[in-house]
Amino acid sequence: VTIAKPSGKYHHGDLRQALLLAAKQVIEEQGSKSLTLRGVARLAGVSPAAPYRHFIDKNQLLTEVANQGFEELCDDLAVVQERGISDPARRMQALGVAYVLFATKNPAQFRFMFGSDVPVPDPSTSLAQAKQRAFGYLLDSMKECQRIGLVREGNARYFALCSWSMVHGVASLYVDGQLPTLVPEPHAPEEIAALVTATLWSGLFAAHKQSDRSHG
Amino acid sequence: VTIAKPSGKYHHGDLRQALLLAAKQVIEEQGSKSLTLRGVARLAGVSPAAPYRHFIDKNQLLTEVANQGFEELCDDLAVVQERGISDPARRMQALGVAYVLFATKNPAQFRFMFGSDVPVPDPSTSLAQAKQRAFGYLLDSMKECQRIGLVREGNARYFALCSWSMVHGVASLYVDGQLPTLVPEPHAPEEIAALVTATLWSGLFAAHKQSDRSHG
DNA sequence: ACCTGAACACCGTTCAAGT
DNA sequence: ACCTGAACACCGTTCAAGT
Repeated sequence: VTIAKPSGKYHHGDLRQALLLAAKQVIEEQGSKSLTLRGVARLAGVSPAAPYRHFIDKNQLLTEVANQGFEELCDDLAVVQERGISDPARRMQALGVAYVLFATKNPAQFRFMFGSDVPVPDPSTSLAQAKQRAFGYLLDSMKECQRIGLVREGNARYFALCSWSMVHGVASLYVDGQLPTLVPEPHAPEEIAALVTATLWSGLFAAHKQSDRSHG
Repeated sequence: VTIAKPSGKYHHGDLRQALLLAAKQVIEEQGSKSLTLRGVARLAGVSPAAPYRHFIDKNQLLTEVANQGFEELCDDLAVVQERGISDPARRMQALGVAYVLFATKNPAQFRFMFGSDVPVPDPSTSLAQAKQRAFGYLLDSMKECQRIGLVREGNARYFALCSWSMVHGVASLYVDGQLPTLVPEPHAPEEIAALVTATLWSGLFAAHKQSDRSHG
């Protein structure tokens, strides 16, 4: 899919998709503050009014970009899911690491997805549903861990909330560039994600100690 | 301190503080997307160019507003600190609850403080230092818990990071309005904050089980 | 059905000029 | 030292008009 309209042609072909791609590109390269509807139209080689044939307003464009971001996040989580990791504990941890890695690999996009540029959606929208779907991966994995007896009894949604909060908090700190000032040595995202999820894990285990996990 | 300039007077008196107050008011009442330098100047009863005698540009105003937000957060944490809760575990948890409560009581401000409106600061700025100071409360409390043997051995900064990530993640979900769709029953912020910190806690304890804490 | 061009109200920022 | 007024380039959005 190409962004710029072929010169000399009047109709674009797939302007809607081109605008979404252009918007994502601007976010990645210059941050969401530089994201302008007119600028996006310019990148697509089209007039300032053209986007209004495909989106109600700028907000709808932003919401759709965020939506695609959450779909990508879900894809990453799905890849982990389908890797078929036999140990549910390791799978759970892999999901957390994947979450943090998504943020570190697409920091601008991650900031945007949870930032104040995109308005809070009501639960019926596809954006809200995509968010819930991402949460679902953690939840399912958590339930599986409970079923096998790896995680102690209790409301799985709360446990999943804890798990989600943790990786989300770390990811947020990372993209805000604050991790280096808070923890002593610089660690690779994988390491720090694993370390944090492991720490949570040792709290979820019914067994007494899991020093091998929580330090490895 | 009054925001609007006394009519008929040429000089404002304390325009700088008035602009900061006006900005905070707009964020609380209409969200950071409606925050406009011209609008803020209007609220202060002053011309569009007047703010430039007190701030380099709009970014500096926003950064200063965020900075004041973190100072308020530090104040809330300091209140908990100085309450002199004897049990370090309870104090630690109280800090987490205070963090979440700050977010739920000032959702727009909290969103703004961590949102993409305020540019990522370099570590030398007072904004970065205020963030570190807030983190310091958790860190000190964590070290105290370790000293007494309540928390197992390990890098206190990582444990504090886990603790911070957790409450920050919950707070983020709350201000994004997603908590109700993720957890079944609607809980008061205090409850959910306590529940989450307790879950983390049972992972930090060296002892085997703390069912009384983690469910109460 | 899709896009353009011009227009409107607004914004951030600058700068000479006023008090 | 602090503030105003007018100006510039820009933005989101609309609407008649073009293909």
